[in-house]
Amino acid sequence: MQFAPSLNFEERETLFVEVILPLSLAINYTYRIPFELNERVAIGKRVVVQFGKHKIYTALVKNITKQPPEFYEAKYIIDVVDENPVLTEKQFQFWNWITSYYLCNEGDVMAAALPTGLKLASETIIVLRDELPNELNLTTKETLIVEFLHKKPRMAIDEVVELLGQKTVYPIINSLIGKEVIYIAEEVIEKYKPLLKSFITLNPLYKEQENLRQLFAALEKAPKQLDALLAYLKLAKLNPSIAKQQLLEESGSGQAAFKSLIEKDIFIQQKMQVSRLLDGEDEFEVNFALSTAQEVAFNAINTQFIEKDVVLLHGITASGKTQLYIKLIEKAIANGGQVLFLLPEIALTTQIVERIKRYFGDKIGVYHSKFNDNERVEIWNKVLNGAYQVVLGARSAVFLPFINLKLIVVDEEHESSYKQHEPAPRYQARDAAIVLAHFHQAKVVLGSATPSIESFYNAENGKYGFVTLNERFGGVQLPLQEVVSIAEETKRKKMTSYFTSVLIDDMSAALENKEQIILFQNRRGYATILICATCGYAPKCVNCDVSLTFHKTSGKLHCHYCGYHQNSLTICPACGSVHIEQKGFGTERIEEELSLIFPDVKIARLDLDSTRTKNGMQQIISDFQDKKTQILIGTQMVAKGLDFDNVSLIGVINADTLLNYPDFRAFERSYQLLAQVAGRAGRRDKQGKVCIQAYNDTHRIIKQVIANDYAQMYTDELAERKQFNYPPFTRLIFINVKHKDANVLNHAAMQLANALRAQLGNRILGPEQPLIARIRNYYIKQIIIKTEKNADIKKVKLVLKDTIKAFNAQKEFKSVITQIDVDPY
DNA sequence: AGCACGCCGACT
DNA sequence: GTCGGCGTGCTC
Repeated sequence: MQFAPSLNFEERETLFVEVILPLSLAINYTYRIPFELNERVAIGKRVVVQFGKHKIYTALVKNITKQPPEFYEAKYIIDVVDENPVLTEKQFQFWNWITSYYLCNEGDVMAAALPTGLKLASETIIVLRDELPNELNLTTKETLIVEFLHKKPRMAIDEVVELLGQKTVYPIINSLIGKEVIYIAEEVIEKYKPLLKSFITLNPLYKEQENLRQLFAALEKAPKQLDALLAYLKLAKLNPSIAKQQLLEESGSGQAAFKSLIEKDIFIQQKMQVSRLLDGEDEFEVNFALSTAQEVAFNAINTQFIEKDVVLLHGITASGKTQLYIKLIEKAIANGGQVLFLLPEIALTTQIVERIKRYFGDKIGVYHSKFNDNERVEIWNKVLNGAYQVVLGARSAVFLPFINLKLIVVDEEHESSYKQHEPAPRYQARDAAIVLAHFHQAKVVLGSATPSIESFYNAENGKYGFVTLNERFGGVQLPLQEVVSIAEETKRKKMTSYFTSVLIDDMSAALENKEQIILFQNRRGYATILICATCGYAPKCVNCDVSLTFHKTSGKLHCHYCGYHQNSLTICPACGSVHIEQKGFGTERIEEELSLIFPDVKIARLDLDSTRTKNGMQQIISDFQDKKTQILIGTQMVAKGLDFDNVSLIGVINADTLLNYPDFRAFERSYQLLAQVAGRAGRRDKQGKVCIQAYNDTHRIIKQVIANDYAQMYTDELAERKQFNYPPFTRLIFINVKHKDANVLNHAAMQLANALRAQLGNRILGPEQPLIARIRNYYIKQIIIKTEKNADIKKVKLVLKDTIKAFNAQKEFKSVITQIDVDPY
């Protein structure tokens, strides 16, 4: 790699650039630099190029050469976008690693790594911002664009080309984005809108005793308003701003009383952004001191950093890992270093983010794929120029342009959402973070209450350092855990629908105490399906090999894989029978059954279906938070990251569905999930309760969860992995082969597996039929490569790459799609 | 990813 | 007779 040489103008040297396009292409393309741009081109800058007949893209300069391409005439680059490189040399290194390790194209990495705002293309739409900065220092052309935008708020880049009558508009647009005048329009709906709540303050006029006295007198004939005022004065001792909801409850006055008080200018109402999950009473303090146990752990981590690059922090729930992270971050940024704090996507909406933000103030950026793009570009730039020292982010944050990275924290390192499945690059952000840290000579802390088997194994073998934190912070009690055998209760006829008598009693007791309940039901794959009682026919999706699920709310049958839906059936199309039954039990069904048992209780459901609508999730969560609903039924979502104050009981409807999942990590995952669910109950001063229902109530994993015995779970699990040759003793690569025609696919998959087997022998398994054999009209087969840990994995990957290339070159297999998933998770 | 080219079915 | 369906190949 070399940067643009300074040129002697006499020579008129012709230069070429190798560029990465943000597309999934197997090779990079070479363009010619027009002489006038020689000086401005540099590695890591973006250039504007035409690719194909019409499309214009911003591509990234990977290399500059003097060598003209041998077999074709290179097109000219149209323009150079950036003043300075947007990509650092370390990022190039990192991209290269991702490309070769996860066997994807460089364009895949570019598409995933750069926020949309840095990938302008000809049809990109620009939009004028609502609020413009006070000082506008615009060039003539920039002013022209802004004036035009005042008349027509949305404008395609092609239209800008037309307006200015010149092709080189990208630098101008880039400059306008930089000056915060325009932004790039996006289709993505902003999922994490800040939650606004009404707050009431008293008009400062009434700070005067005399005025207040007069006010009391004036309100004598309006007792409800007086109550409201009194409630305010009572609550306002600590903080003059009180949530309207809280006031309504405290005072017993209605909305009307508040309305007139606001109209009379006595109360002032304001909408304020609040933390979605816990308003106000978060007991986390900004000025805290570490407990002795935390202090010991903190010192141990720092000591181990002398010899190890990665330390696994095994900290049980409520042991105060966050405080420890904060101290570690503080230490890392003390000398201008940067810190990346990775969290699973879902956890980014929780308190931990609030706490860390509160502590570090404006040094911090939050980055995640569902965020709006302006912010993402902004964060990108602030990381690049060092303004942000700490970034909290989901997996894609590993792609940010850190200039002085000193520490990476991966919280909940066992979470499977760190692995990207679709599209390529199929990277594991936790593992990639370790590599990234290595390039920066930074340190990594992997934190979890239930570490992945892989990480624990690495710690055990001395590859990682290891620190435990097993003292509960602030004396939070472990919940009482109980398993109930569904089989036993069925035998004794004690079950009511899906609920054991034990769970029902627990629920009644909790409701009696005005406490809330969360019911956990694993994955909606077990949702209700229709089945003909006469012939066994079950309606299937026309595009995928799955049964359609019945949704009561829409009255329709839906496919969860492709979105297909059709009307429900009353007559069996196969045999004409009218005996159609509903089978299985999704969250929807549980909700229904539950409402029969507790008719007066408000029940809500939190799953993908109920949150698909705009603001659905927030509404459900805040209703539960505000105690408008007493029981929350949910899938994985409720287990992760949500903390509710008043929840005293957690019920697991059926633990077997987790354990029976056909995957070698099923037991590990079950343990992690159940342990996490347990951590949600009664975290405050009161001991909570967890009730786990299962057929398989003596399963070792359930026993280990109850006993809180991670070590035993690990030992058993490791023995199984060893016996059956699974990670961490081997490495896995999945190759998914897809085609529209089942026969072509079968033949193709067999041929490919044979070709691989010829070179890699019994490391090749399959082709096998995956759980779902057809999705979106494509049939799927899976070939698995399982290599021993000490095998030369680079060589294996090379063989794989070459074999697939040769395979796809064969005429009959041209239209066969292959996808490679390295280290599937 | 888009787009052009090219070869087979149901219609003004 | 033509319009348009999408399978295939190509983009420096």
